[in-house]
Amino acid sequence: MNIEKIANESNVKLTTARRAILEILINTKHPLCYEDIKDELKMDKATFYRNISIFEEQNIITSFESNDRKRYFEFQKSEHSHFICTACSKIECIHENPTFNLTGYKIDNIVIKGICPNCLQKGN
Amino acid sequence: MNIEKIANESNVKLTTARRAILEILINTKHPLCYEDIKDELKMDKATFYRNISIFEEQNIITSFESNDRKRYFEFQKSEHSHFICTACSKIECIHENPTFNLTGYKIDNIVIKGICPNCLQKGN
DNA sequence: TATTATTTTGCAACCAAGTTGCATTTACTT
DNA sequence: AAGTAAATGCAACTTGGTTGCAAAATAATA
Repeated sequence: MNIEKIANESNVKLTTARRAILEILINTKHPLCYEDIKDELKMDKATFYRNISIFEEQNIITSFESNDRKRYFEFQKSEHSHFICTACSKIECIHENPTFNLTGYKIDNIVIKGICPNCLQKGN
Repeated sequence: MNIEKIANESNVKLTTARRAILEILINTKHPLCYEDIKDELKMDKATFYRNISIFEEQNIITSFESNDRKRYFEFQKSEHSHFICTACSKIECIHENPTFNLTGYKIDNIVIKGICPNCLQKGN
């Protein structure tokens, strides 16, 4: 994944802060929230969130709200869904296409909540 | 829908506050957040949220986070999904089952985010 | 290159949905 | 009626995220 190319294809000027955010999101296989990466980031959280907004407008990343009241961000690699376990709060990427028949709708993001196999076994 | 029966089938004592919350949720066809109904409710928000937690534990209601950073609550009538339009923030109930093949998972809730036909037409 | 205009950033103050501690009220039990 | 347990209201708090503003960085123009 070429960060320069990504920035070029949208209209985003590539600053140090933006490169740092993208670098992390591109190289991570699962969604991350600000708290997950704040230690790696030297920027202020205002800068982080402002740039995140820009990335989202440009469809460079996607986001969704988890049940821990945090927003999770992910580089838009390939369309896939997310499973959030309400027992252990873990987020999994689901690379399986659901057969929704929603004609006329543009689907960006699917979040499934429930209990993961691991927690089901523990009786949660 | 009989509120007494619902309360009896779970282990929830039916107080005035709880009856008021359930009354509204049962008679509404779409998800509501606290703000939507706080004027109708005479109780404090702490009471509301504490009872909502109990209802959720007892699987009487379900909830999900929208993109406006609020939690929406809904009486658990029949399993269905929700579509949140990220342009107009409207929430629609989708009474169509997606065929996710997640063996071993317990699916409680599906939230689809995207753009609704109405907003697509307006070019958002 | 110097100067000016435009963006981006950091800091601190702020916002608001939801939570918690605690005293008071209400409801159950005997 | 008295004592115990549960539910409620109030106010203070928590916290993820936002906003205003001045300083710093970058771009543009002379």
